[in-house]
Amino acid sequence: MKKLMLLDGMSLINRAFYALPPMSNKAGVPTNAILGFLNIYFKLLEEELPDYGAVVFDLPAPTFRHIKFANYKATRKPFPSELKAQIPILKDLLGMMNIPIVSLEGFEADDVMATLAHKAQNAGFLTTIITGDKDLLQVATGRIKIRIPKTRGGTTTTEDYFEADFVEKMGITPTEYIDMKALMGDASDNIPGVAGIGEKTALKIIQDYKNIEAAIEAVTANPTAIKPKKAAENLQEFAEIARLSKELATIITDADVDADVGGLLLGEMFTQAAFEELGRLELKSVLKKFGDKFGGVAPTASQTINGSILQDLTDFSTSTDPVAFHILWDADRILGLGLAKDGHVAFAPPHLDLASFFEGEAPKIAFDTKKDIRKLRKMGINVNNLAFDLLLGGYLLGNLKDGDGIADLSLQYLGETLNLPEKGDAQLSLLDEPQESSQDLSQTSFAHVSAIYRAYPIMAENLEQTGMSKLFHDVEMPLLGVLADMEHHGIAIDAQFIKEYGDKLTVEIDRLTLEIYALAGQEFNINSPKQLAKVLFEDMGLKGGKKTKTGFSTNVDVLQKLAKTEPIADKILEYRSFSKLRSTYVDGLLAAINPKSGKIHTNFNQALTATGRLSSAEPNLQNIPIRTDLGRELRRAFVASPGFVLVDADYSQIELRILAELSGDETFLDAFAQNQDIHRITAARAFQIPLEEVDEQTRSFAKAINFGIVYGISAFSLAEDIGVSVKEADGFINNYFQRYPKVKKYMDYAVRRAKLDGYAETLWGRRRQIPELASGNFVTRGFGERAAMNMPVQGSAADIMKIAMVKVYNRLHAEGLKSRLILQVHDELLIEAAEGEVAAVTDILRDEMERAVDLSVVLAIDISVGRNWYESK
DNA sequence: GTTTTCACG
DNA sequence: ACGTACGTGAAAACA
Repeated sequence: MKKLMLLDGMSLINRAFYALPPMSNKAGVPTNAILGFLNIYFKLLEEELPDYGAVVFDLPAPTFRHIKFANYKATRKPFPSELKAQIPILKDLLGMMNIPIVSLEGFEADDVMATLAHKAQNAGFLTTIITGDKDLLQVATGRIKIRIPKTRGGTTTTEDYFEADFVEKMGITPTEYIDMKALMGDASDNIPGVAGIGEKTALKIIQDYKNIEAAIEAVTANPTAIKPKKAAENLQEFAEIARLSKELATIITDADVDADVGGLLLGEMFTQAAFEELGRLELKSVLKKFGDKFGGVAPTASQTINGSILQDLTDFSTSTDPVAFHILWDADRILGLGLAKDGHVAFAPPHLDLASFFEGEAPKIAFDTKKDIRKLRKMGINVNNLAFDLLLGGYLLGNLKDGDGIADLSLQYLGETLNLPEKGDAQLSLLDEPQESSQDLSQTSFAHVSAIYRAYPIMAENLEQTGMSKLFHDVEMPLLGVLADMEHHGIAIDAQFIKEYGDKLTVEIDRLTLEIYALAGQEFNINSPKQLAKVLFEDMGLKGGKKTKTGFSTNVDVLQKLAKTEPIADKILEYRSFSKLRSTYVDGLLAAINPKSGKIHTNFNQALTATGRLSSAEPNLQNIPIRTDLGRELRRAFVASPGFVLVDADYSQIELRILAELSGDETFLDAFAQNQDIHRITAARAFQIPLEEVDEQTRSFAKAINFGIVYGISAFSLAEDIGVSVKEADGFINNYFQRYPKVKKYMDYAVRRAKLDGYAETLWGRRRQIPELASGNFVTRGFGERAAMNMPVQGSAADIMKIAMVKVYNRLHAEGLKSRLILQVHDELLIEAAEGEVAAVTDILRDEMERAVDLSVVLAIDISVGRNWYESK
């Protein structure tokens, strides 16, 4: 079947303009919207693979809607001049790329697209329309798909609707959607609608009556046919406006469009003219796509390198200048070692004394070294004087993250693609075919190590300029070794305990399964949210609440509300919690035990999170259950090795203490200095009652607000959390900020500052870029604002913990103790301490954690000791 | 590969 | 009116 793709030009260029930061070429011509549009276009092209296509633009001339209704779209703001300037340039460019442009005087792009889509449908085509405007949903059919781009947290996805998808989501047909809009109105198009009828009421009315005419008739005959009362009254009184609104909302599908669908054949995009225009616009990333055809515009491939094959490593091992290295691994075996220093690139075959290099004095620089360190350690080799890991540097600078490779490093810092001997990923093929010729091995090695060596000074300079050099050298680099040790050491596990625990769960799960089947009157897969929703909300006819993008939600909030009246909901909740414990923890942890050591060795990701925290994976040991009694039991399986105990140290209220530091609020600072109950104090202050009159509920409200503040609170969520009305919650928040003006001031400052800088930062200068702050979209910008408030708090806490870890580690070694750090859970450190060293370890933890950094606020930790993690918490 | 759910700080 | 708290990882279902 032939495919037609139609794009709403104005809608997409608008989105692109606000989504990307301002940019322009040397001549000062703004280009961000053009770039964004082209990126969207190329992506859609790949996804849709259309034969025919067009970009449809509105024209400035008034449309028939303006003529009929003077106020139509009167509320639209004019475009910023930077955007306006880009529209004709984009149109020219599209012409050069042989992409048809269609406009029709007197009609809007919606009408033109709908008309073309209908023409195409009649000719047997499949059509996809891409638009930011939900209005077009009314023309969805089985052969016309509407795609609406959504941006969430910086990434863009689309919601796709054929007619059936729309019916499923809304419960009305696309044409009925016109009537719904006629009732609810549309502020952005200035379609009036009927006062007192919003989205919910409009949907209900159309579901019941199919169209406004029938609804008006019904309400005229019987004024109580429609609720609420106000909606019924207004519908009668403003029936004429509803009819006019419907006319305005209806998209024309038979406009007098000249273009014939057959004339919209997509031609050759990569033309000389387009190439030259993109060059003038300096849109390098788009030019890359022209690379093969016009040459020399793709990122330059690094040159073939004439390195030497070493007979002897001494020159590198004893260098006082930095030496870059890159190990080629075949599983746990070294195939060769690439080295670079002072303009000299070399390859060391594995039979040389590689240990002498790693253990030598030379300052070493490399990329993503934690795995290397661990593997070398297994071979009995310790890495000495590791000076610079470029993955960690790139992470701090916001250019690289966990999972990126040297190819990404090369592209980001050198503007080169790695020149590897084989097409594709030579390293992967290496792993598959370790017998690869040594010629290819050395070339692969040269390319990698050369990129590392050349990127290093650039990155070092960037760290210097952004003020993160100290954080990098004093915290992240030393921490790398600490984490490698912790991963290597692992935590001992009582596998028998986990197995028995799992058996008990299985008994309960089997019992609950039968009970749920009985209550439901049928068997189904309880683990499937889709099947469960069908059973509950269709077959059993229960009332669904929250919805996800695919249907009714069955999450814990929904089920808990349901459980007040429905016994099955309680059973499902219980089933879910047991099932989670068995699959994720019992089965997951057993599978993660290393058969050689009998321990679990997690992987700490040091270059992943947006705030500077670590994360833990394969398995994740930072989310072991604790909040329920049953889940908490699992912690008995995490044990100390024979002759050792576990010592657990927790920072007390670290994030609130940081908030106190950042805001300078004296009440908070004093309360922490005296180690008082912070939530109780907050309750007394925020609710203006004497301290002794604070009851448990008031305290727990205050606690929820304290937590909420750190996240960039909203009244809605607080209300949800503590079970009061949104209005009450709003009052609580206002009260809180009035009583803590410095906190309020800090929050405002954090957002203002981040908007100016484009990033938020911690007390130690760690940054998080927050592009969402520049978004024109309310929701996206709101997300950015909350991130700007939260990142300095969460991130500074992470910084403190990292600093403390390095200090604790160094003390344990300096004092020659056998006790070892084994886990970190954000504000908690777990140490496996030799039985005779508990007192010494406790002292070290208190010393180094509480005095890790010098702040106005007092830091405090809680310590406990036990044979297993249950007892030590 | 994406979606939903739920475990943690 | 919008959609609703910050940061993670894993399992299972489903497309």
